[in-house]
Amino acid sequence: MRDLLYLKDDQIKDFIEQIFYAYRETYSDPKKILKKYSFGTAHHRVIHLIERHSGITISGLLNKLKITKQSLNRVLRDLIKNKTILIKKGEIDSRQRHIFLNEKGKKLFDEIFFEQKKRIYNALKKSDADSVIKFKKVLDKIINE
Amino acid sequence: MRDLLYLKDDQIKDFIEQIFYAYRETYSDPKKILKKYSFGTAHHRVIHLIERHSGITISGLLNKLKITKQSLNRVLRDLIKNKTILIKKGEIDSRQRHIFLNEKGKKLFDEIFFEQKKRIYNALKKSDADSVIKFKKVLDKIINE
DNA sequence: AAGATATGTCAATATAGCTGACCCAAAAAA
DNA sequence: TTTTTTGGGTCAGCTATATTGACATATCTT
Repeated sequence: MRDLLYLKDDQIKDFIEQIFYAYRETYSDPKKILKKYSFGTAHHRVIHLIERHSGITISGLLNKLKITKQSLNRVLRDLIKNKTILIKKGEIDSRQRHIFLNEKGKKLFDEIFFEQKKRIYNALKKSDADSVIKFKKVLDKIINE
Repeated sequence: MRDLLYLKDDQIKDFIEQIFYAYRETYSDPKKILKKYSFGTAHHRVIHLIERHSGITISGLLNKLKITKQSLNRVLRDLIKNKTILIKKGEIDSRQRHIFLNEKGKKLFDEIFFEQKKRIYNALKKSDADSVIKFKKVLDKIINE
């Protein structure tokens, strides 16, 4: 084991544990809000992605979520029924569907984000700019490994 | 909005998305191994925690996992049936149960960790020590917010 | 002795995912 | 133009993981 200290197995095991906690806490915060609308974390993730990538297609969502289209479809049906999202046929390729948040969806996103933001905001506020930049870079490397 | 650049909403939204990806990818890697044993991610998390905190009690696990004891019990029953873990009555407080990985459990953990380690190891290897330290500190702050 | 704590378990339900089998319409390729 | 591929929709049934609520037992604390 000539590894540097920060590459030791125990350190890696700690990271694996901490990534779980960070995910769980981050996505637990807005659950009360979601429940008001009878939505769960599956709906939350879809709403989040549509907000971040307005006009995203079905296959775009599937690529990001890595779930089956049957699973996604159930969630989208709920969101349509609730009038949270709007689906438009593609103009160039009319097989495609482009998905948008409508006014109600935007308000719901804001409510969710208000709750979810606190945790991240406070953590970043207590960190310096360099730490935040480096945090992001390591996170990127983990995702794109 | 007088916030610093790294405290902007868009940056925070990105982090929320990335924490999801990091978690999902990190815990997806060992799924084929787990499937060989008919285990899932729930079992994985329990095995991980027992390895990191050998002799942990039931309530210790419950506090870390934040699930109900009914959910945990199903998982523990599977692990006992598979002879992966060993449960000992507490010597001081005999109501308590202390949980350990036995030889089979340790081997399974090693197999899982071998798969799961790659992603984190490679990401850290491409980062400098300062980045890794700062990554950990920000992660800690997110968790303990 | 009374109350609190640690754990175990039954039953029913919810959430979010899966596989597999089809379908249609539109685009792209032959 | 015919054929094939692509993007999307849906039915049915199943699995994994969690929940709520009720109740039971043994042991520790007061």
